[in-house]
Amino acid sequence: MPEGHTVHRLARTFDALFVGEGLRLSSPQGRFAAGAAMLDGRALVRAEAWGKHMFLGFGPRPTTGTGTTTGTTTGTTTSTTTTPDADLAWLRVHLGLYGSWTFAGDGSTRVAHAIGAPRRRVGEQEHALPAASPSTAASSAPPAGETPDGWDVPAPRGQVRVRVLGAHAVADLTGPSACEVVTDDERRAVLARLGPDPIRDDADPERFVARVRRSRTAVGLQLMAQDVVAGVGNIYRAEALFRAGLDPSTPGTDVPAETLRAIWDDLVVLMRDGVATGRIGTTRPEHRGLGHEKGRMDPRRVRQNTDDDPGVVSREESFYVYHRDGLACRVCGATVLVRDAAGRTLFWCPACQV
DNA sequence: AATATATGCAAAG
DNA sequence: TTTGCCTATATTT
Repeated sequence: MPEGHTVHRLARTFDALFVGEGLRLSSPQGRFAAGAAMLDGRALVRAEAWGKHMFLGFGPRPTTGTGTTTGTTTGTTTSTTTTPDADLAWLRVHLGLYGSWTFAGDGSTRVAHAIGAPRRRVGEQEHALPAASPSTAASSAPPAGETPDGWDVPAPRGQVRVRVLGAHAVADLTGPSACEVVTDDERRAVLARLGPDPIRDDADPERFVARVRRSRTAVGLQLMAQDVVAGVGNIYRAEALFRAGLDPSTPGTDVPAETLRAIWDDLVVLMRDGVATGRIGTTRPEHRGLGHEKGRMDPRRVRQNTDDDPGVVSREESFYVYHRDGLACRVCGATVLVRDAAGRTLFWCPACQV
């Protein structure tokens, strides 16, 4: 699931669970031991997402000897942080294809149990952390060797690169393609290489429009390029092009600016909906329904959106073309095609997308 | 036990 | 354009 909406969800979750609190960082797996030691004991000041990168900004290491709290635990957005970005130590995390965060806690804040790669067993629910009785736990993570009050901290499962432990919750990271401590300059250098992110309010759509039209590279490849538009992955790429009725192989120079603006506006809606719901869904109600035509999807490909909550569109009904090769197009009935495009699988309808 | 698969990306050829 | 890497899970041998 690590397209942009996933990462924004993660940043929001870290904000809700950990901002303003001194945290314990460790690397149960060992591969991030040095980085974890650098950040251990510091307070999380800010969590930010841009495209598929998440940055956690940590304040200075507390100088006092005992476990006094560095920040507030008011929990909501009001804390006007006085620490400038430039003074923060940043943890940069990129989930890549396999990365995932798993959460547990005392239930004082409801968050998804896991956010990241499609790790759940087929049919398993992504249940939220169970609500528990109000905890009287301390307002910051405990010193080494102690455990938080009021809830049990689970042992790390699998190859946990980094564990973030607060007073009320714990987060374990497995399988990231990037997990490193960077300076503010290094963080800004990463951001400078990213295109506008449709989920962010500060994004400039015209940067996207101009950039695509500057190159003859196929629009289907450009939509996956993070320096063109940040946060779009294989699903949003395929679905946005379908909804725009645009052939993925169209050279960028040939796509009208109006079409690109429409794609941008569509991505804004689709991806922000993904942030809100935790799932990608792009079909309009009149186009849903299981394969009325050429059979159902291969169940082995149903790896996400498997929750059967009432009112939730099933995984099988969520997409127009993604993973639907060989099936009939939901709109026109033509057979959905698939091919490899620069190492990624591209799905499209040859009749609807011209 | 071995293999196939995945919503990603960077480095090498 | 191809290879390598990060990891857990489902399926096949």
